[in-house]
Amino acid sequence: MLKPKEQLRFAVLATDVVLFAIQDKALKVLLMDVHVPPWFRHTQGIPGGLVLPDETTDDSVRRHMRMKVGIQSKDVYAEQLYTFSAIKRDPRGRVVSAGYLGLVPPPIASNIFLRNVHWQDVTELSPLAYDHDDIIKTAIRRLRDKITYTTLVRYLLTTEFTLFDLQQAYEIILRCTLDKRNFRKKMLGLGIVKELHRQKRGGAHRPPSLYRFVSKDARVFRLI
Amino acid sequence: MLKPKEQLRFAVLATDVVLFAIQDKALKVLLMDVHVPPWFRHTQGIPGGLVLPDETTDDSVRRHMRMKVGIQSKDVYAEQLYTFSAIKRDPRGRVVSAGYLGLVPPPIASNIFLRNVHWQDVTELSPLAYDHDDIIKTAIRRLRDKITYTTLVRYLLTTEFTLFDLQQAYEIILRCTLDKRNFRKKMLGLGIVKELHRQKRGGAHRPPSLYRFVSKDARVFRLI
DNA sequence: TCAAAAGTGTTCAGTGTACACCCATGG
DNA sequence: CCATGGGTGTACACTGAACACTTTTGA
Repeated sequence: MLKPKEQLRFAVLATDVVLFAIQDKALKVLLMDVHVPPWFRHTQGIPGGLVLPDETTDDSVRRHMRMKVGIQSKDVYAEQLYTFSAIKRDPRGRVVSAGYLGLVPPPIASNIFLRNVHWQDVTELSPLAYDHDDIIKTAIRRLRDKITYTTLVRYLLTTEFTLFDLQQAYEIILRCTLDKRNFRKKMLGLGIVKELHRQKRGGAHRPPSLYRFVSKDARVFRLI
Repeated sequence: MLKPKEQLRFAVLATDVVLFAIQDKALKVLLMDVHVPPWFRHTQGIPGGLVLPDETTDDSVRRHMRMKVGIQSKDVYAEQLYTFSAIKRDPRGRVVSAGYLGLVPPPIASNIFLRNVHWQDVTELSPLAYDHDDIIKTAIRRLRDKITYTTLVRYLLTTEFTLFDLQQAYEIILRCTLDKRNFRKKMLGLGIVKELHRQKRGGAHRPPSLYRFVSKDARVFRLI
């Protein structure tokens, strides 16, 4: 074990999570109020906090999700994003942060009713505390990339969804429009979703079929 | 600034680098001797070390490359891989490590003549110190993935190379064989390499044309 | 019965894949 | 002059992209 004197020479480790959800046909990030005078007054940032000595970064993320946002780890998908180590990223001292990308399905997302927390449209972000703008930018880039070769969108949808829900999720995240017929052909052809032979009733007009993802995560595209 | 007493509660931060090079038609990793009794005796591991208070993880990697392996940062490509935080990964105490993926071109790789360092074929790895087996496994996976949609191989080649050198690099890393004609068509068609209209003389038999990468890095494939 | 969203097929262009022979040089 | 690695082209299958109308339901 390193001597205490030596430990003083190093950075403190934290985790920060960019939590995404789809709400009102927009991609949103979860922001929390940040008020740390004299450095930050009435601004906002993403949830996060220190890593304890007996925690992995994954553990730390789960704990902060539970304690600060009130969501259980079984209700969030989280994966490591990038480790941010700019020397002045935290004005209070040297803090290196393992950034995480988190995805929350709509029913969980809309069940968060804390006063100091809200879902913010990613197209309407104002400058945030620390380097959280950078972290979010990195997370958006990663999310956009990764939904194109994995079935990561699944974590932004309810377990049962319509193909149009799925298509809209892609359209919202990629900021593009997709052809309905080609999109269905692709999803069905890849065999990543299966029809449940049940309809979503209750809306006006013709009721759409419900689908489910066949397996958990997994890549789907061939390379070289 | 956090009080010293608080700092004691946290992990120490380090960096570790998986350095790859192609040598003798094989993908190799740079290993260093590790002798840290009573935990590790005459075993091996990848280079790395602590992150100083005034360093980013990138800085730390550059410093350890210079000091422990004797290579300048201009001669290595390095990118962050993953942050490893298993609690017992270092038996001496709590050390969280930002793992990096490093790529070294052949002339630099074969200029490393330190006694405690050697290039090890990735197919012939014996168990290593710490969690370095995990880190290497993660790095190999990342390298394999990433060369298929970026021009990352460039950092494993000399600036001027033959198309067959390039093809072999892919074959070695992906552990597959590729069709010569299709491979050339693809590389030329994507416009990522340009012919120099000069030959590599000196070998027996017909001298091959030399090529260069057109630009620095950049993705090349379309998604969804 | 009508408004609104759900659902469905075909054609065409471009890319990936399989495959075998001639070429240029050094020894 | 010959052994060796360098270099080239074509045919076919498959995938991605463009595109418009019919169906089903609730109101």
